[in-house]
Amino acid sequence: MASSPQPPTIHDVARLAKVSTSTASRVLGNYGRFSEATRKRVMEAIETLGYRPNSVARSMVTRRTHTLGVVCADISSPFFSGVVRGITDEARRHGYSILLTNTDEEVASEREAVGLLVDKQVDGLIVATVDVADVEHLRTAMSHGKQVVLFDRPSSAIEADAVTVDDVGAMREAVTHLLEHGHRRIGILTELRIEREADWAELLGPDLDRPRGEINASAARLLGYLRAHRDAGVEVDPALVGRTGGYDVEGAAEVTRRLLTAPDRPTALVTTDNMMTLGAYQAIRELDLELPGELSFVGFDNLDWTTLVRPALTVIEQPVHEIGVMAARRLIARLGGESGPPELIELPTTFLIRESVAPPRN
Amino acid sequence: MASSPQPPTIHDVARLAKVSTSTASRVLGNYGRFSEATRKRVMEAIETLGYRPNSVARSMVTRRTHTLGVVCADISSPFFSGVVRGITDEARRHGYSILLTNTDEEVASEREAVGLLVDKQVDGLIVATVDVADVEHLRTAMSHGKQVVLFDRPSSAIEADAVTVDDVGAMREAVTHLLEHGHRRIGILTELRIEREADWAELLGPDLDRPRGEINASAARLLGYLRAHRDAGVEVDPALVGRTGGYDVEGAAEVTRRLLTAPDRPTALVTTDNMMTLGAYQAIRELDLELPGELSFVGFDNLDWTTLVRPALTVIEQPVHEIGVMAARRLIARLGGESGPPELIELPTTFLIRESVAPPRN
DNA sequence: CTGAAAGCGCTTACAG
DNA sequence: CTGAAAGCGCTTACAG
Repeated sequence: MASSPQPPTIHDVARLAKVSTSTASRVLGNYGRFSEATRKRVMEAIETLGYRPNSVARSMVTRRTHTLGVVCADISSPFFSGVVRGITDEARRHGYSILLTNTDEEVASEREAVGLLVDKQVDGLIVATVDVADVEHLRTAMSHGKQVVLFDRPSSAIEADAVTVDDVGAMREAVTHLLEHGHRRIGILTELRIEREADWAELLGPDLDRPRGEINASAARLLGYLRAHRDAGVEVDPALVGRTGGYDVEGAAEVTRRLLTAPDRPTALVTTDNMMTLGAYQAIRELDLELPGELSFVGFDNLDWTTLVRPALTVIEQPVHEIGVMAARRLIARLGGESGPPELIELPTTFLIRESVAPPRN
Repeated sequence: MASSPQPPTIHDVARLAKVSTSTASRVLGNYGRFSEATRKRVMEAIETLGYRPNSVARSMVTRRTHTLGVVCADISSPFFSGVVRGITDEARRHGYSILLTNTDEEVASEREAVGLLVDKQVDGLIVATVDVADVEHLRTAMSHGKQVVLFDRPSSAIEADAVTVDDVGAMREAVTHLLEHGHRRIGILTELRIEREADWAELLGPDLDRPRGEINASAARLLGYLRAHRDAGVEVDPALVGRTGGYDVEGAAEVTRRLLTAPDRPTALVTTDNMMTLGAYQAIRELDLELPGELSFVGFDNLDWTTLVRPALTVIEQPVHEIGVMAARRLIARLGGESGPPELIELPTTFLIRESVAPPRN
C-alpha cells in the first residue's frame, strides 16, 4: 500500500513486471495478445503495488468517462430522490457513475448544470428539463455528441428519448372516479405556469384530443382532467382550476385555501404532483374539513404518509424507481450505439383507491 | 457551434488567435502575463469557436477534479436526500460537483463505492459509513491522499472530520420529557445491530458517561435513552428495547407490534431514526392505539407527514440540510489545505413538542 | 507475442 | 510578454 505521495502508475507495474507499458495495458484491459507467463507477471505486479488504474487518464484517451449527468429539480423531493435511486441502480449495473445536479426549476441553473456536465465529459445526460420549450442548451449538447434522455417532462422540441408516465390517462382515471361518485364541481391544484393567456385558452380549447409531447407533465395532467369532464359531458368551471405557478408547498396550501373557501367551493379536489398534494392536505387540515364527508380528495404520488393519515388517501401512484431505471437504460442503450428515432416511454400509473373519496354530501 | 465531430480544443483557439497554446491557456486561466491585445484576440477566438475547456484534460495535469464523492446508504430516504441536497448546495458554491453512490448498508458496497470514487480521482469523500468499526478502506483512501469527512456516523477508528448531531443529548431530552410526564415503561425502537453479546452488556453497563465517538448514531441514541433513565433513577427493563437489526420499515413495524402487544407493554415509545418512526407509526395505526391516550410517542426526524397526522407527532428534528452543508464545508476546507486534528462537529437537534405525548393513563 | 511511439487536451516551469 | 517543450497516466495503431 503506497503512502500519501504518488500512487503507482502503469509504468510502475510495467517496470516491476519487466514488460512495456503497452503490454501491461493489454493485460490490464484484457485485449490484444499476450502470453500466459506475462499475464501472470503483470497481475502479480499489480497486486504487490496495489495498482489501480486512473480513470481520468483512461477517459482522456478513450473519450468515455462512464459517467452520466443527472439534472433534476431537487434531489430532496421524494419524487426525484426515488427516480435518482433508480438511475443509480441501473447505471451501476452497467458500470456507470452519476454526477448529480439540482436546478430548483430555474432554467439558468439547468443551463449551467448542463454546461458543467458536458465540460466534465459525461457520456450522456438524464434530465427533467425545467421548461419543455426552452431546451436549446440540450440541443447544443446533443450536437456536441452527447446523448440525452428526458424524464418526467418530455419535449417535442428535441429529438431525445423520454420516459414519463401516462399523465393524461392517470388524471382522467382519477377524475372519472370522482365524477362517477357524483361530483360535479371538482377542483384541481396544479403548479402549471401559463406564460401567455393564449396558451391557456388553447389548453382549455376544443382540441382536447391532441397528442401530448409538446406539453409538460402538469399540462398533460390538466388535460386528463379536462377530457374526463368532456367524456362525462360535464362542463368545467375555470374557477375550479387552482394554479400556483410554481413548485412550492406554501403556495399550494394558499391556493387550496382560496379554492376551498370560495362561495361555491368544489366538493372534491385532485392534485397533480407531490408538492401540491402536501400543500393541499395541509390546507385541508387547517380548514378542518372532514374527508371524505365534506370533501373528497385524490392525491398524486403514493407518498408514504398517505396511508398513515386517516382516512388513508386515494392516490395516483407513479413508478418512481422504474422511471429512473428506464431512463438510465435508454441512455445506456444509446451509448451502446443503438440508433433509431427517439422513443417516448410512457409507464403506467396505478390508481390506488383508499378512503378519501365518497359521494358529495350536497 | 461545432457539430457532432470534434469540439474545438485549445489548439484551435490558439491557432485562430495566432498565439501559442501556452498563451491561450494563460489567458484562459487568467494567470501569468499577457498583453491586453492578445487577451482580446484569445477571448474572441474562444467566443467564435464556442470553445469550452475539457475538464478531464485539465484534471489530468492539475490533479484536481473538483469532484466530491458521496457515499450514503440510500438516496431515496428523506434523511440522505436532505443531507445530499445540503452537500450539493455547498459544493456548488465552491465549484465542486458530486458523484453519488448508495451502499444499502452493505460494507461490500461501500468498499466498492469508495474504490470507484478514488479511481475516478475525486478530490475527497463524504461518507456515512456502514460500520464505524470497519473503515479500513477509508483509511486506505486517506493514505492515498484523499480527504474524507464522515457524517451521521463518526468513527474513532479513523482520523477524519465528522459531522453529526448530538445524538445522546437529543434522545436524553426526549426521554426525560417522557419521564417527566410520568412514564416509567418507555419503549425504544432502534435498528442497532449487536454483533456480540458482550457489546450489548457493555452498552447497558455502568459506564454510561463514556464519550461517544467509538459508537454509531443508533448506539449513541440508545445511550441517551439509558442516561435519561439513570438520571431519573428509573431502571430500564431490557425487554423495552426493540431492536430490528437493520434499516427496514417492515422490520420496524414488526418489532413495534411485538413490543406493544407484550403483556406489560410500554406506555410510551421513542424511535431512533426515520425508518423506525415510519414503521412504528404504521404498527400503531394497525393496532389502532389512540395517541396520546393509550400510548405516548416521540419520533426521530421531522418528517413532513408528522404534522399531517392527528395528533401531530412530537419529534426530534435533525438539521439535515445543514449536516450536508457542514460536511461539504469541512471537506472543502481540508482540500484548501487546512490542517489540524480531526474535528467532530455536533450540530444541535430541536425537540419539537406537539401533541403525541401525555401522562400515562393508568 | 511484444515494444516504441504517438496522442488524448490541457498546464506549467523554463527560456528567451 | 510569449513560445517550445515536457508531462499528467493512460490506450492503441503500427511494426517487428
